[in-house]
Amino acid sequence: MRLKYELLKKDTKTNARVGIIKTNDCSFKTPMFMPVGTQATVKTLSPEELKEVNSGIILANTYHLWLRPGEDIVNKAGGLHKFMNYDRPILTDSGGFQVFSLAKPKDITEEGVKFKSHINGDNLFLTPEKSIEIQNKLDSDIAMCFDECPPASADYDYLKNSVDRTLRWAKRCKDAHNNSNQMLFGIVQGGPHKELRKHSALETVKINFDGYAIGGVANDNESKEDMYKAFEYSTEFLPEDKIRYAMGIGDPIDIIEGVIRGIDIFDCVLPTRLARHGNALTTYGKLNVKNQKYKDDFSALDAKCNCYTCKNYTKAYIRHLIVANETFGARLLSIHNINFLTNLCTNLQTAIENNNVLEFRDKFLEEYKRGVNNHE
RNA sequence: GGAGGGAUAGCGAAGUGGUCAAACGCGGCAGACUGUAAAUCUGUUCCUUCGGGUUCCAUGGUUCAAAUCCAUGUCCCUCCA
Repeated sequence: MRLKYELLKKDTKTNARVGIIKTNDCSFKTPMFMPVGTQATVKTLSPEELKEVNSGIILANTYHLWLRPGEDIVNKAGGLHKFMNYDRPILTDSGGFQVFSLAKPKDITEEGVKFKSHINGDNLFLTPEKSIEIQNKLDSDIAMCFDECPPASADYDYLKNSVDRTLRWAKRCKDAHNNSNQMLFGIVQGGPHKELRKHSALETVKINFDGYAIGGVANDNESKEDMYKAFEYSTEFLPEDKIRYAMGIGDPIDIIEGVIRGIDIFDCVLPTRLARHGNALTTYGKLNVKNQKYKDDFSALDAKCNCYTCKNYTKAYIRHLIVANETFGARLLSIHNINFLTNLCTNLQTAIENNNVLEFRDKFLEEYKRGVNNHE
C-alpha cells in the first residue's frame, strides 16, 4: 500500500512535531514507536495483540528474511502482510545493521558487503541492488536504503569515507527501486560530527527520498550527548514535509529527547528484549520483575498503566512465569512494554499539540528517574 | 552370608598429600540489554565486625602439612549366594 505523510503541527518552543501517516483505510499519528519484528513476527506477540497495544508500523528485516524463509517464499505467499497476517504498515530494514553486527571492516567493499550467515556459516554477499530487490519482493510499505552503520568508536576519517560510500549506495538503491507502492527512505550517517551529518543529510536529500532516517546512533555505548547531537545535526538539514526516523532508538528518555529534536518515528528491540529478560518499563523506571521482593507482590507492574497485562495480572504471577521460563511471561511483559512506548508517543502527540512538550518531558523524567525502589 | 564400589558446598559432580574455601554444571541472588547471531550475556553464591573463622559422613590416628593416607563406626549402591 502507498503511504502518505502529512505534517500537522509544529511545537512553538522546540523542533517537536505531530504528523500523520495514512494508508488507504487507516491512519497513524506521529511521534510513533514501531515494534521490531525481525523475522516477520514481533517476538511472542500475535498481530491481534499488536493492534491491542496500539501498534502502527512494525519493522521486519531484509537480511533475516532473505536467509530464512527466503524472499521468494514470502513473495509467493502474497507479500509480508499476507504471509504474517498483519494488515497495518510494515517497514523493512535493509540489512545495513547486519553490516555493523556481522561483517568485519575488511568485508565492506564498494560493491557490497560479505557476510558469514549466522545460521550456517555460508558466505553471503549483499549489495544495495540486492537489498532493494529483496525488499521489493517482500512487498513492505517502506524500504530502507542499504547503508553502512559504523561503530561509535570509528574515527573521523573512517566515518567520512563511510558516509560517502553510504551516499553512493543510496544513489544505487534509488536507481534500483521501482515499486511505486513502496516508500524508500534514505539514511543519514556521520557519527557525532556536525559537518559529516550535515554533508550526509544534504547529499541524501538531493537524491530525494520519501523519508529520512538517522542511523548509527546508540551503537556500542555511544554517549547520550553524542546521540542527541546526532539527532540535532541531522534533522536540522532535513525537509519538514518528510518523515524523520531514528533507527534503533527505544529508551523512553531517548524517544522524548529525539522528539524534541524533530524526530517522528522510532524502532527498537528494547521493549521485547527487556520483556524476555524479565524487565518492565514503568512510570517509575525499569522494573526487574524477577527480583525476589516481587514474589508475593500481587499488584500490577505499573499502577498507572491500563494495558491488558496490568489490568489482569500481578507482579507475583509474571515473576513466577519468567522464573519458570514460561513464554506467557515474556508475552505479558512484551504487551506491557510496547504499550508503554506507544502510550508515551500518544502522550507526546498531545503535549506537542498543547505546546507543552518540555513540561511533559520534565514531569516524565522526574518520575521515571526516581526509580521503582524510591517510589515505593 | 560372600565380593566390590561409594559418602565433597542448596543439588549434581571434579579433585586422591602442600599451589584447596575446593574446578565445572544446575539451582539461588543481582546486574546489563537501544535499525534482534540476544528466552542472551556478566557478576556473585560456607560464615565474617573483612582481621579472620569453620569445612569435604563421624571419631581416632599417621604427617611439618590430610578432602586426599591408615583404623573403626554409620549410611547408601552393585554383583554373587
